[in-house]
Amino acid sequence: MADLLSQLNESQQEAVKNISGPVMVIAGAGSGKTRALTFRIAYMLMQGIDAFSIMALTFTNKAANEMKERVTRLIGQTEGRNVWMGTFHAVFARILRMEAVHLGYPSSFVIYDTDDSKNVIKAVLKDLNLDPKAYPVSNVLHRISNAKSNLINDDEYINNPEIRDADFKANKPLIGEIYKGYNTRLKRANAMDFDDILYYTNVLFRDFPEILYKYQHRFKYILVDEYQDTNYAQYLIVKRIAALHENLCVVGDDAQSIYAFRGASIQNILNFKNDYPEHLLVRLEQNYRSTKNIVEAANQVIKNNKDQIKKTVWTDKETGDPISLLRASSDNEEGVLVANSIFGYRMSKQLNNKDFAILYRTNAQSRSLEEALRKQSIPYRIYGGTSFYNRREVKDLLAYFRLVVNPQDEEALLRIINYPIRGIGKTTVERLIVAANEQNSSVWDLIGDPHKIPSEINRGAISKIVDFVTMIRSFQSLHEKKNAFELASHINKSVGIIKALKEEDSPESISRIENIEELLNAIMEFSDKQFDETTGEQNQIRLADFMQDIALLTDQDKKTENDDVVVLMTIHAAKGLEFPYVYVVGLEENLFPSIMSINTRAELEEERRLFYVAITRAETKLTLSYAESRYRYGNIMLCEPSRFLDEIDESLFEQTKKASFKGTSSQPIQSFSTTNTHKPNFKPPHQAASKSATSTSTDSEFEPSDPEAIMPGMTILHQKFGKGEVLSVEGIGANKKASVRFLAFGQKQLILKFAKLKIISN
DNA sequence: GATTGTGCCCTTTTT
DNA sequence: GGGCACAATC
Repeated sequence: MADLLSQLNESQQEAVKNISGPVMVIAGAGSGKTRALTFRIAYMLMQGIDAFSIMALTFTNKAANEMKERVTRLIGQTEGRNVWMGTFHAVFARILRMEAVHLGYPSSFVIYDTDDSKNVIKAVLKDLNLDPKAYPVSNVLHRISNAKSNLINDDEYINNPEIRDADFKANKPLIGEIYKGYNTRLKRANAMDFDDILYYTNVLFRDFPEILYKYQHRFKYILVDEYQDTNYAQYLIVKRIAALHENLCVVGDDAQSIYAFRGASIQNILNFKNDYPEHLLVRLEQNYRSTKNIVEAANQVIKNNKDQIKKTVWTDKETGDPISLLRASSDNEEGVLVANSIFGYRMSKQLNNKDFAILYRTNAQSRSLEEALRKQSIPYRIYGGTSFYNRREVKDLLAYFRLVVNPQDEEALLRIINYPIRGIGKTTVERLIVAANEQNSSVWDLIGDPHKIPSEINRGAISKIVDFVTMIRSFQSLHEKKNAFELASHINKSVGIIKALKEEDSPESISRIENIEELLNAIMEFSDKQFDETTGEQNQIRLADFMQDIALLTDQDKKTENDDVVVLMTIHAAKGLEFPYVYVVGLEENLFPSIMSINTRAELEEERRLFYVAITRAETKLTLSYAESRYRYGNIMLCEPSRFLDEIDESLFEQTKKASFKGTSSQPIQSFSTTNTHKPNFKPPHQAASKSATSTSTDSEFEPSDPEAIMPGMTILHQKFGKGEVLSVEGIGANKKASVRFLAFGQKQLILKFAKLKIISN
């Protein structure tokens, strides 16, 4: 045990040893936060504390897995496995399944992912006869999600004058009604969305004190990682469970709060002081991860934020390599430069692929990077994006499984009632939905009883519906007899998805078939590895067991054969991770910081914290990059370097590279020093594109003029931006660029080779 | 009812 | 450029 503590510095020891009472650890980036948490768990177990009485909460699956791994490394599998460690959603979904009956849910309730939720909202809009354009689905979902995160239910939402006012002003007065309809449907489908997991946990603990007491009593020790990212619902859950023993340890860093968009509030860190006046505050400020240059760059960036708790992150590591900046002319070239750089370092320094990570702001950026890595034969893996469980074919087969486990699952039913095609067409399905709504029942209950099927549906369709119901029922009857894998492969064979895909015979269908096989493999593995925690005996694993938390799995959490790969992911996904060589790409205005976030200080500061997180992932070498042009919305757009680049002092950069973006290279970036001034006029292209500008320009016989003919002073027409005046032209050949002031879009820089301009007048 | 074609959004970020 | 909703056609 002394051995354990001797591996930690003084502050870390403080964080580890004080296991009784509330503790708040404010931990700078790279200061050994996860280390402190895992050692704390190990320390508790060595003190003889029962593993079953410890709950450790994280935000991402990746962080949870990492922690599990580290704890078992310290103290071995036997005990480590018994600690309740996982994401908020995973841990409380588990509890909700045990207590579901109190909330009027079956314990087999299904968890709807974002896609399912969006489909439900679409259905509700249809129900209420609302225009989907007036109520954009993602926007509505966001509002509902926010309400749930703040524990505002549908009735409260509707009756709250402030909310009603805001919705009214936003021209969306009926969001409350949509919210209500959405909840009704979820309930009828025995489904919860992500936010419901936290919402209903709060309801459970609020309305059933004896249940709350049970868990308070059981979980005597609670740890929360990334506390700055908790929203109100999460904050309250933690507060409630911890209320009895108050052995609560939260770890956070306000500088790394990057989930405000999802309702996270730094307020929770501040509240901690009020909620637990007697708490112990520990500061971890020494960075063990990164070189001096990297730490210095991060500090320079974050000091531009007004909103922050002052702290000094420092390191006594070496100065290290300067920061590199890559400038590319296009997003594709950016990919190539990054791939070449990785290739070079890997060769000259004898590094592994897994020493490198490429981080970006949006998932869409991965494409050009992938392409370049593939050309260089550098193995890589993308985290996030369209995850395995989100692929169409996987969701299709899963929908059958869902229906077997929970036939009320409307989303699942509608997804597969006519897939593979079995002659139950759109009209029929629509009639079923209408009839179900009229009878206030689910579609499944309706078609389960042939007498209830509306008479306007023709005979042929009815017999097909009956066949479908019979098939699903036959699967259900096998559920208790077969284990998960047997039943899954039986269903897969019977429904004929593979057959349908084979008939498609396209390149994609082959990979779709592979994905289905992979899903079945995953189920087989799951069936094998599960055994009873107390007796060690192998249990019969049901399909329902496998289905439980499938919606909470995001990444390919499964291990693959080759772990030595370059890792690509969003910065959000990279939080809590570290890599020797880090590339932060796409440092351009309107991309990073995102165009969505440059209008308010709060949002911009969140972007800056995100950049801070990105920088501080690097251990030895940080490389930043940007492109001068990039595909966005199917158009090539000129980009300017991100304002964040200016916030890092020149002296930290490799000299030549920095010079280039200051505009002293052979090919100066015209826009760099001037563009900031016209920003107030800038409108996001998609916002304005639907307005008058496009109607004049999306002429079907649009014929661009020869780029060589474009001269200053001309009036031109652009397919997307409409009319504009050419202010100046510079460069030659492929590099020829024009500065154009558009009537509806303000001033823009365009590469003439791509821009497709039509001369209207000289 | 199924298949093919066409226009219209679009892109933050995660559970 | 791409995915998705809706319309036109077999």
